[in-house]
Amino acid sequence: MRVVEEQPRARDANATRARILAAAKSEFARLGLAGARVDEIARHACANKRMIYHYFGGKEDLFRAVLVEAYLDIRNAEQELELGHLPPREALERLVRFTWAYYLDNPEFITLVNSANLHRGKHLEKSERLRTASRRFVSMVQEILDRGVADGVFRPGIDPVQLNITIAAIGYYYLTNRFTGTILFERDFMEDKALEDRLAFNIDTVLRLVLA
Amino acid sequence: MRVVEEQPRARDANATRARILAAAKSEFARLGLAGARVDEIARHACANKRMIYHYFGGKEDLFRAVLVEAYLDIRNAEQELELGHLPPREALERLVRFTWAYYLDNPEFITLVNSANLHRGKHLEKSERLRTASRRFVSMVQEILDRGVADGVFRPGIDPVQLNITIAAIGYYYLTNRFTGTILFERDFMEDKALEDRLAFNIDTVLRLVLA
DNA sequence: TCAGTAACGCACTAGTTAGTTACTTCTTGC
DNA sequence: GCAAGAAGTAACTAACTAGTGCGTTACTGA
Repeated sequence: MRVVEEQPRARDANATRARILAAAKSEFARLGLAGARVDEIARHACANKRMIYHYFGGKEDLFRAVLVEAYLDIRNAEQELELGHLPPREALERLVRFTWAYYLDNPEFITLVNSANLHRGKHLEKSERLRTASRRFVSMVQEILDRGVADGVFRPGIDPVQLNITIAAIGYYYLTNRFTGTILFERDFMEDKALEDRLAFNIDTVLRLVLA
Repeated sequence: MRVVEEQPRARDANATRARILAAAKSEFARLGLAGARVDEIARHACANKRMIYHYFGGKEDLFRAVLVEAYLDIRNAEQELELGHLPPREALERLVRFTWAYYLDNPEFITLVNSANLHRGKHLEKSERLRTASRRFVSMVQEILDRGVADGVFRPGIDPVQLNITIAAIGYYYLTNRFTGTILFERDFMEDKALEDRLAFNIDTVLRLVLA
């Protein structure tokens, strides 16, 4: 007769590593690098704290790993958009919608980026994978702009990096500062209607910026 | 014969309070609420740690005081712009330039706002002074928009709050994420030329958004 | 001038916190 | 089937950190 395994958890290095990374992402996003607690991360990961030091080295190295994963995730999602198949105007609108939806669906991403910048980017410096992914992304936007100019729907001379920054900015700022925004401007930034209005305003902003 | 006072510092409650507040602003901006150290704030303020608890209550109350002061500072500066005396288009351009310059000259403001939002705005909730100042600011922008529509230079129906958010966003995002931006996009975000280019791009963005 | 009060300072504490030591248990290549 | 290394655990530590108890010193008003 077989006895179902009970106490001694099945050993699985990859799964443990992944649980730690997920718990760390959540804790670092919620509390920042200094505010997050290694013991809490271990507890949420259902792992022993020792495993964090075993797999990642230390708190800062874990933070570094979380950041790299978060950036690779968004760049991969962007790549799956296949904007090359759409007419330039639709491609651009879709990019604005995607960026907005990604921030809404992955709120940890925004606070992690804020934390990375609070620490002056020192946890990102080495990663060549990220640079490659970013380069591919800028080329994608450049290609949309080129096609738009060729079709006569976009005006020429727009810097794809500046455009990217603006597309990110108008969504990011609204969401990251939603708490102070709600207090200062006395409206609920997260109401369905408010979110719809903001997305529409942002699409309008970007199209007016590029249309010929 | 008079002896020049030496060790026992001249007592000045206001000056000590102000030194603590200034040191706290700097430390909280640099390291966040969780990362800042009360002992370090006291040391930088050349004050005894006991005084922080005497004047402000505790670390979180000190953080609250820093935030309120930072917001009042920017709202006061905005008020001194006297945009009502300028033609609408010039007034709006001046507001974009001012916002950009303020973020550049007061980098602590941005990281403090980020910290306030990381903590879900709970350190701001009570302040009625801030709400009043914000209301006055929104009216100012509304008035510029109204004059622009009356003159036929701006299109009608623009929400002043959305416009405000966008004006802040396109400067704020560029500057707060300058470290990760510099790494990912492989250009120095803080070079003189880069800053000029960004400001020009932002003015263009806002004008294209509102012009009739 | 002097008592009362506000400003200031020292030294301490109770509780955390990142990181470690020393060990047991499981898995796998041979 | 077994040696060796990898996965996992518990208990510990040294350093730190927000907050305080309590005494001292300088103003100020009556």
